[in-house]
Amino acid sequence: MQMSNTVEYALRAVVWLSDHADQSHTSHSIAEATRMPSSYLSKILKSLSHAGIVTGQRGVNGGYTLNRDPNGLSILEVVNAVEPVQRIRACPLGLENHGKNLCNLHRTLDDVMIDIEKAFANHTIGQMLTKPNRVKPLCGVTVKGKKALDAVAPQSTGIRR
Amino acid sequence: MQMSNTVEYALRAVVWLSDHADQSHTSHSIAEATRMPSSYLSKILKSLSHAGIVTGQRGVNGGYTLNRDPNGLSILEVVNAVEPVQRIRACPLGLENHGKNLCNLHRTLDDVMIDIEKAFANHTIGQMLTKPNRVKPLCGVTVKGKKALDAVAPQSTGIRR
DNA sequence: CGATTAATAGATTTAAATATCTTTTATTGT
DNA sequence: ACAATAAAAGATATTTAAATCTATTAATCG
Repeated sequence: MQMSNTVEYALRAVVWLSDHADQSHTSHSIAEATRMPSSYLSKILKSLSHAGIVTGQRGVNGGYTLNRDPNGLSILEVVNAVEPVQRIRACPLGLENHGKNLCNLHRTLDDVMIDIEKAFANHTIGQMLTKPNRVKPLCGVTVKGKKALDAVAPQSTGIRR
Repeated sequence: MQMSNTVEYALRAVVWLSDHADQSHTSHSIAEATRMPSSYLSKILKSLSHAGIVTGQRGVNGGYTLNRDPNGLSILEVVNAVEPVQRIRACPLGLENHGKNLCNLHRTLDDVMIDIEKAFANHTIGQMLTKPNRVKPLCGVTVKGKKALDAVAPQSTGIRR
């Protein structure tokens, strides 16, 4: 059980956009800054755009900008935009013999899913942004030497295994 | 974000074994009873066996039996046996510039993983077993007409949103 | 307008998870 | 001892998710 790549990428992008909200950023520049596959990111940004979390502007000087107040934007919303939390609403075995009531097992598993939803809902993007006395999100990452942040260890994006 | 197939299967198998603990069951019979691919189940049972949750006995009259008290066996233990909950312990970007401290984003995501662990840990297999006034787990499922189950107490705790 | 930029859409490829199959080893009953 | 049973181990195949690529549309600037 692990956080999917897609969710990780989506959150990195949203956090980056939130922390650099002064201007719009192309999917390519976001990908470079946050060290993730550019073309996959553009797919993710599409989903985020559909969900109204970011807005994409085409053409020269275009790019993506955050379309929400980070303080009112929960992680859950980002997760649901790219990979919705699946509640268990009907018996996976397809047994119909007790109508809409789930059996103990699946009722319990759905309760776990509710807890997972809550866990995601409990945090906002705003809480993760750069603040004094906190470790900066995605810190060390720079776009084309714009900001010379702390000497980055070159690295393998290697999330997953 | 959804419960993986593997986890679902593992839990079905453990619940079934707990609810039919009077004898051992072959992986094939468990698969038939709980409606899942038999050969994949045998792989899952191997993992559960390694984790000490079930014990496998070879040969005639062999099969699998539960090796634990269902009331002391959490869902988390079953999940961890087949697909461990992955905590985030180092920066996925591989940035080393702030040592072992995760940035706000990954610190938060790890907090979510901790909550997910807790959600799984909060339930035991025992709680899901057949009991009066509760919907029987995997009910309706029969092995070769051995038991004509169902006629289950319809409940409807009316909860859930 | 025409050239350039960059998002949007969706087809294709690659990699990982899921599922199946084959072989080997342990156990039991006759 | 031998035949039958069933787990254990692991190789192979299939399916799904992850990642990449190609084309199209919208916007901006000279």
